[in-house]
Amino acid sequence: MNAPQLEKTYDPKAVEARWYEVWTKRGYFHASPTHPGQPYSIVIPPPNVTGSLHVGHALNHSLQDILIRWRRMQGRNVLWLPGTDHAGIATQNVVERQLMAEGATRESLGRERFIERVWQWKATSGNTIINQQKQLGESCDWDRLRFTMDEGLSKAVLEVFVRLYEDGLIYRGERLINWCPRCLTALSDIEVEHEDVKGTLYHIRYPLVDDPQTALIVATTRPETMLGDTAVAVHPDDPRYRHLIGKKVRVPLTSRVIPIVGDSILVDLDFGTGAVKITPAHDFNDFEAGERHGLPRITLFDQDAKMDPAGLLEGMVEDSILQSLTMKPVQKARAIVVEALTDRGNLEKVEDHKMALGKCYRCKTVVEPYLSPQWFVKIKPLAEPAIKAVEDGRIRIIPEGWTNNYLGWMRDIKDWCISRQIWWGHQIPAWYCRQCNAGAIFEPTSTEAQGEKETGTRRLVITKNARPIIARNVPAKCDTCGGGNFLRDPDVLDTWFSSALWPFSTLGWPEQTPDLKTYYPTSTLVTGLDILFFWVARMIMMGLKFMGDVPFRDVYIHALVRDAEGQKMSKSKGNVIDPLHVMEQFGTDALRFTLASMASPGRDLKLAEERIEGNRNFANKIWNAARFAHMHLTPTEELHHSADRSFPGLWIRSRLNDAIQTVTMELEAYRFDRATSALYQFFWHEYCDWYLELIKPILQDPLHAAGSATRQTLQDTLEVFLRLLHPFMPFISEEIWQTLPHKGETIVTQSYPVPQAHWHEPTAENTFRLFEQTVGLVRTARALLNYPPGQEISIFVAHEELAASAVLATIEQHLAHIGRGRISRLPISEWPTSNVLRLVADGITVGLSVEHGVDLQKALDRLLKQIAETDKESRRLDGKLNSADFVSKAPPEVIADHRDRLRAFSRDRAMLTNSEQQLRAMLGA
RNA sequence: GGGCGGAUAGCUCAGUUGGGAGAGCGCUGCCCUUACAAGGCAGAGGUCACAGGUUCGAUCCCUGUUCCGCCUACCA
Repeated sequence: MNAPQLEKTYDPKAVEARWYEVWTKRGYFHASPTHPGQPYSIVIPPPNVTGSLHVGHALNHSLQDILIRWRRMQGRNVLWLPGTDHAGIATQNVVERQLMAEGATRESLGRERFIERVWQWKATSGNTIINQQKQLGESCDWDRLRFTMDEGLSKAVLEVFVRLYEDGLIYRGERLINWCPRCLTALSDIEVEHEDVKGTLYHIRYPLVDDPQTALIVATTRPETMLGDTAVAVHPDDPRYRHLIGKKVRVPLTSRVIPIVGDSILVDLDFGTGAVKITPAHDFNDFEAGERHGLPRITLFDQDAKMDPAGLLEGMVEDSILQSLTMKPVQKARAIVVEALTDRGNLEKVEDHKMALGKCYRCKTVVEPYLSPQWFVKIKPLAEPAIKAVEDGRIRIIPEGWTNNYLGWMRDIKDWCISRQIWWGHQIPAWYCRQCNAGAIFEPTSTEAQGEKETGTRRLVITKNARPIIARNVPAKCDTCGGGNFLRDPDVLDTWFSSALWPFSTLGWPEQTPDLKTYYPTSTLVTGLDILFFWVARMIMMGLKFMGDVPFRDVYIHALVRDAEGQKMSKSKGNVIDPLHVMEQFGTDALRFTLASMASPGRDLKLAEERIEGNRNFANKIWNAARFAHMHLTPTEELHHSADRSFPGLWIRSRLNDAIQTVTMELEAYRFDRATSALYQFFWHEYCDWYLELIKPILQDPLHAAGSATRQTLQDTLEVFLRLLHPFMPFISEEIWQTLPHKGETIVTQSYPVPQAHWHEPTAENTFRLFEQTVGLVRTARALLNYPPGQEISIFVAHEELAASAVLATIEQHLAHIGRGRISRLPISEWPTSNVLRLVADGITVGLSVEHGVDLQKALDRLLKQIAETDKESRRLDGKLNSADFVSKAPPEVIADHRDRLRAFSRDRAMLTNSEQQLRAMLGA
């Protein structure tokens, strides 16, 4: 091997693409079920196929890659399965926007061609995020890349749907659902984001039919929905109103009369006026109240959330009002209704009111409760086992604090609306016999459907009474009438429905593939809190239902990445940190290391570029340490002449052993932050700051007896460290490792370092502590006396204790080298009494000879400060030791420790005083 | 409304069987010492949010308060 000539600074760009190509070409990331190791598998939370890598992905993926690379090096049978999801609504939006630019619509294209168009889009743009993941160095098995709309996964979706239906866990029904009037689809409860807004509470008079002079006053935030009221509720125990139950009121602006009902669930005695209007078609609570009282439902809005004339007619709205309201959106309608009420004197009062407004999580449009037939998953029977699995520890949520969050949500879970009125996704395998459902299906004629103008009302309607046939394929004939003319349900499934199957559908289910047998259940799921309910909970339910086992053992939940000010990153705020830009600027390893270092549990990450820059510097430090090593490693030399028993060698191996132990332990505990800090601390502040400095004289002396052994240790420890580092900084570790003597073709598949009991050297560690303290005193004294670092000086060193003195003797040459001076180990009694500055710590005294003209005031100040601190601490300890309570109740070892420290302080104090007196004398002279 | 988390150095954060308060970055001073100025050395800087309680002893355990964040909820 030739000694490589490394550049002075590390250039990540040159390194990263090169190695990534090698890794993938040689198939290091490819998993095989026949691998002898214990399986360790992770399925990636599939990013949207529309997406590009943001810093949240970067965090999520970095952590997974760390786990995966670590386990791979440990010899486990590792699979990291990548993929994307089809993101129904988001993807459809993207393609529809494209069409709009071309002056087309999905309707004008027709369903089939539209879907072709989406696939086309996916083929050209869908791999953006995949390529970016590769840039991040992710060691996924790309041969197993999956997409939720793939044939295999689609088959799994179909299978699950059919089985759930057969088990009575999927049903179709007309319910009030969350409707996005922009996406024109139903949303599940959790796809609605709530935002606090300042609203208005309108108090409206509803005159009694019997006694028009008297009115019931109801409060509402949505006055426009009053036209669809079908009752007014009061509390049955309310003395103000209970006598009115059973009577009727007139709905203002209409010719309708509605009953007053008593309802203790809906009505809160203390809120508003104590009377509530019931609009079953436009409010979730009212819907339920309507069910309780058998009330009719009047739907006022169409799918665009505009006032529907048919609904207004049904509500018997006065003609003039009806005219002005027709096809008006909610906000306009509200203004018109409020104005009309004011004119009639029906508006009693208006007040400010803060309330939560639901918005579509995809497009932020205000969602409307909308009455329509939809498909639902009956969730309780699925949730129960999913609750148990977490309760009994078969699934562990980390950090543990989120467990209650999960359990609370699961115990209170509501049926899941899974149908979406879009085209891109898994179409529901439900067919309707046209013959048998003649009265329940209204189809637009083909000319209307293809027509340029969108009429809005001429859409396909399949009423709640239609009878579906659920099957894996188109039914051959109708069981009832024998006919063969079917209409397929146009709705597609919620994207999360397919995502919920991800841990087993990606492994080949429903086939019993070797992959499935080997890698299910997966080991760990790494994800953000935001999809705990969307995804994690549903995977657990589906995994238990269809695999009979949990989908993963550990769920590691990481926090959100925010900007340096703690603001959520968003494109509109312009505060996004683009991981690709960062990788370009500072290197991928620096970004990965930074993200891992900030992944403290339960706390959001505030990411500033300076942190990444700092870790870029760390990478550069490693690079330069390697350059240093290469200057001294002579590859042709026969090493292993003798074991390295030198102090630096023993010490650094002991520290490396400790680092291996810590990093491994912290990874096992998912403490990425502490693992990185152990790596950083070890390499920079032990390996570079001390070890490399300590061995320089040995290396620079070609005839040094310890030369060969030292070079061996230098090389070995660096090599071990690189393996320890590799999961965190894959690129630089590979690049440097390749330049060192090594066996094997890549660091990727080398074994992860394991602590070696015989590396542990408490004696060397104790010696080092003494050494470090002594050097610290020398350097402090040097700084106080303004001696330049290079100036050779006379250094006196002594220790109060004999044993420690003896140790100092063994490291004299190291003290001389690092302290840059001539060492004298004369007893203190024989030191010159003047022209020596003495500093003291823990029994050590260091003396530096003072040249004429040096300002000693700084030294005196420091000494006085140290004396004051010593006295303060001594008084504190003394106080405790003099307390009878402390001495009688504190544990003996604590008392002994306090006594020892007090003794040490008073010992140092005597030496400090001595030093102070000499210094004063010198100052006076 | 309910639940959860946070408040420690100028900034970002570590700190679990309660007993001497830490790191990184930033700052100050001195140094281009042949691995590294993307560096080295030295140093300044903290009533551990506030008020009580438990304890011989509390940053740590308990209660309350204030402030910030998140999740969740049908107060019309």
